Amino acid sequence: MKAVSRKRLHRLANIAEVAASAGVAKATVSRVVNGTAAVREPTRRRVEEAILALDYRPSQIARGLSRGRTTKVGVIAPFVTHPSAVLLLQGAEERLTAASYEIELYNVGRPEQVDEQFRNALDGRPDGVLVITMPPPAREMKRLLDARVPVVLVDFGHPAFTNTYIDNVAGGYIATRHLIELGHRRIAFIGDPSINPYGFNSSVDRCVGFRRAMAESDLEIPAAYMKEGPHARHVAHRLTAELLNLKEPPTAVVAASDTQALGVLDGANNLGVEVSQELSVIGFDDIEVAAYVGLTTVRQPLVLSGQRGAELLLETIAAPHPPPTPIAEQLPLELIVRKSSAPPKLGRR
Amino acid sequence: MKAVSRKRLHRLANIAEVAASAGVAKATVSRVVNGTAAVREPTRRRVEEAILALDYRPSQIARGLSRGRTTKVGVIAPFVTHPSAVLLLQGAEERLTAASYEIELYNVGRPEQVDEQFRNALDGRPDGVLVITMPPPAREMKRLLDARVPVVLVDFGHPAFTNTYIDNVAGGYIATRHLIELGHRRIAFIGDPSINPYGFNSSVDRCVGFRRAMAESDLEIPAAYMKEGPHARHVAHRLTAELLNLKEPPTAVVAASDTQALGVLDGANNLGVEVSQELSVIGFDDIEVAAYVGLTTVRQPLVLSGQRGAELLLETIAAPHPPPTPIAEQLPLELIVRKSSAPPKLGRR
DNA sequence: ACGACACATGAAACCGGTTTCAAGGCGACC
DNA sequence: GGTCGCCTTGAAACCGGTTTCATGTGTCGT
Repeated sequence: MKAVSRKRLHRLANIAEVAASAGVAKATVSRVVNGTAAVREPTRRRVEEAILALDYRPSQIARGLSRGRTTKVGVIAPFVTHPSAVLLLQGAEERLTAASYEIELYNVGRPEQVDEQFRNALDGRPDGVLVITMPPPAREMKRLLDARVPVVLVDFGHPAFTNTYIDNVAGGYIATRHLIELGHRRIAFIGDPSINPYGFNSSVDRCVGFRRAMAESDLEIPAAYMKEGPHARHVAHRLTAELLNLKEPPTAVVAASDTQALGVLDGANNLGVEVSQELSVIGFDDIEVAAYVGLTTVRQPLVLSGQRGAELLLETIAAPHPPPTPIAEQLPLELIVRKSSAPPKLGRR
Repeated sequence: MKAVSRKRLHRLANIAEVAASAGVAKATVSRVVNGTAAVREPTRRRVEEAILALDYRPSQIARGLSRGRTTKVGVIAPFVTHPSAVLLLQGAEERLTAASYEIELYNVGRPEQVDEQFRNALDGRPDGVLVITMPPPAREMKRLLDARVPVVLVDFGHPAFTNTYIDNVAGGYIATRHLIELGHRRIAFIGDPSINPYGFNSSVDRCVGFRRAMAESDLEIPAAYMKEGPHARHVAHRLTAELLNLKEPPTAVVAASDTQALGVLDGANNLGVEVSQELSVIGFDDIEVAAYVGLTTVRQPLVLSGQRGAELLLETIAAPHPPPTPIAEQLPLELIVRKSSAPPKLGRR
């Protein structure tokens, strides 16, 4: 029983202890553990017994340093506990764990954390980085590219990185067309601020699709119908109140996300405006609650997006060194009609 | 420009390159980076310039090996994307990130992964381990204790580890009392299997509270009213159908979790049984959707539980070496009455 | 002017693995 | 029986940091 280092916090056996106990060199233990070279049967048995006796498992931290690869990926996500991020994470986790990769999680909960978390992620020397729903800020993008670290963006199109994405313009268009086809003419839009500290652009793109659909049908969009505010349910609630208090309120609202659509429902509810009778609402994402509250929405395959993102990352990591040119993989959208959308009550045009 | 090692996958500067560029020893760079010793002003400036020029950030992997501490914690969670786990994680993440700890995430999605993920977590040599809603299996428990690694269980009472927990027996009791006080007499219970591969026991304890409340009011519990099955909405849905098809169906159901309560709502809905008119339902947890669907429930402070768990873990890590005796911190429960519970329609007794 | 001492810095050991390289042992072949 | 070569194994270097220890330099007091 040798004395345990004062420095270590834990008391886990290391390779030297196993080697000593088995009466072999560290190298031999390593070979037995990794199967990297032939070891004679009696030797192997002694080593295996020592491993069992000491309950030895190699330190991934030492192994990572030595091998120059860590078998872990950094996952950077803004608001990782928001429903849509959770679904993306779920898909990614599944694939990464299946491939025996560890996940180091870097949540971005405040604007100031963006750069910090990108830096932290690289500090851990992951074999790859998965970025969720967000572009790397300019400075960090340069670091990632310079460092030649495999990077995949999930749910965010970008020319410089492999990514999975959806056509947000088309999504906004689909949502708006649905309402127009139901007969709506006075349609409002609630989205995120077009400039935001995270670089989100899905809301802006969905808005482009909205405008396109409206223009195609020669429908006017009063300035007061275009609302934006931070991505939060209560904000959308407030904006909805403003819309409904207009002299000529909209008969339908396109929300840039389900979260915001839920805020719209809250707002309508709060003012006693009956949804789908007096106000139609359509969201985006199809998060779990959407089904519960009967929210019409544009579904995007979030779990799939996370899965594919992870798969692409693993492929990039495995690829020969000069990395292949970025791949952008578009995923399909689907209109899910529920009870929050219906023809307008009054056909007034 | 020296050649980059063939082994490394990335091209990030290391301390030797910075030292060379600044014309100092590695030790001096380390001192500047960590502020561990005085460095004369001109020297410091040269080092800082080199750091900036090379965009140097120390490898946490090398630093971890050298220092014997990694500034990261392993978080082990079953079904991390389930709503209640997400809330626990949210609270923990907040505190850990605030304390500049990294999070290594080990999700347990299948029974076979339990032991594996516990082992994987230790392989990463975290400074501490946070276990969510789950007891360590016997063998891994021994490893954790032998290894003297700080461990905190979140939302799971245990004599051997510091933990946060709620009184599930009291919770089951509160839920059941609520229904009894509304006038219900025929009350059923839907919970998890009492033996399950994860070691979950909250459902069993809640069931004890249920039985206690029933016994106190001299209410019989027909065997057919006690249902159990894997923790999933569709399972609860099926079990509810069985309940409602009984000759004498219950007028109320206590579900061991909100997820299962949602399944009860589905089941009732599916059979055209009107909830709260013909069937009262109470859940447990108060996850986000509960509010949307008007589910009466026993709220437990999940985010707080995660926060406190992380705080306790950080304290344990910081504590002087022979670790303090385990602390068990009980968190409060609160009955949240919504529209899924009401007096029974017929006062038949 | 000289010794003591604090301070700044470099060299080297160390953390726990992997991998290269060299060497010993053994069987095979001539 | 000697040589060659393969197989197995050990010693040592290395990964990129931190930390200890020794050394050189400058400052201060007397």
